[in-house]
Amino acid sequence: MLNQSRHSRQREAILALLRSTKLHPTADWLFSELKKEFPNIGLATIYRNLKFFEEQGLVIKIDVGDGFDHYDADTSDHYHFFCDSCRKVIDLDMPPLQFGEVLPDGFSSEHHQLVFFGKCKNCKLELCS
Amino acid sequence: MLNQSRHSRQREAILALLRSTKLHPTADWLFSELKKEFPNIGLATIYRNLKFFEEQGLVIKIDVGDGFDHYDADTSDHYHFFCDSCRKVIDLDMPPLQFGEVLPDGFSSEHHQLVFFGKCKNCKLELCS
DNA sequence: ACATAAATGATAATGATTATCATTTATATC
DNA sequence: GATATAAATGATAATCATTATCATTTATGT
Repeated sequence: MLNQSRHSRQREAILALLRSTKLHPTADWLFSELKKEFPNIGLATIYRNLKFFEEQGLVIKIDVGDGFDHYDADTSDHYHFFCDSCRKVIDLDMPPLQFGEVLPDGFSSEHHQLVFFGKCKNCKLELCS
Repeated sequence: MLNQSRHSRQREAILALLRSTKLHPTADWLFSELKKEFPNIGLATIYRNLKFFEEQGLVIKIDVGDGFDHYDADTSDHYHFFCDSCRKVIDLDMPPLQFGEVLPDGFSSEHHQLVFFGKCKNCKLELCS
């Protein structure tokens, strides 16, 4: 049969790792972590699978403008805070906004991205790691 | 005197061009346009001045995740629509949102970026250029 | 077990942005 | 106006996250 995706231990591990963290990892972070379990894993495998997961709707890509693509296995509607100080991407616990009625005439959008910038809780208290 | 910025015709032209358009140009678009007036202008001059303007608060950088930095001389609070079809960045005429009361405890933000994704008016009508 | 094509790992290529550096130019001072 | 100084430029190389290529390995249906 054609056009079928196959199982691989690497693919499973990448998704499992993404699902286990709220750190919104970059490809490089995943690569470093997964080398512990798969010493021979290639960085291309990380990128390939991230693209695969995104196409499957299993993860979302978050762009906060720091030069890295961040990935999140939480695909529910939610917003992010990017700390200008420690450069972490942090989930915000706030209800998703409804923009249907407020968008100008002729525009409709299935998806929006809202990112807040500032100093996170910890950095304000000088507790940043 | 030290640490002084000087006038240059190129710098003036870049800012004037940014102020004359609502296209949210990329560095490369500005470069192409400005070569008409300055055939010898270098791409580095564009990037250098964009950074300069951003630091001076004269322009804002818009990141819509298309792989290019877009620039906007309209520094007032406003939101953007990114067309997945024609890949244009379009100003949205809608009032800025107030998030002070809705952000979770401990977070405060001076700045947020809200981008809507979808098909723009023209692309919905198959009028896209 | 075998055949087939998907997935991997290694590595090269891509491309937007940044850094470097010699030259040009703006501007303050004489 | 001439001059000194450092900012700005233009040309080009470097950077670096991401993507493409390709030979090899591996999953899975038969």
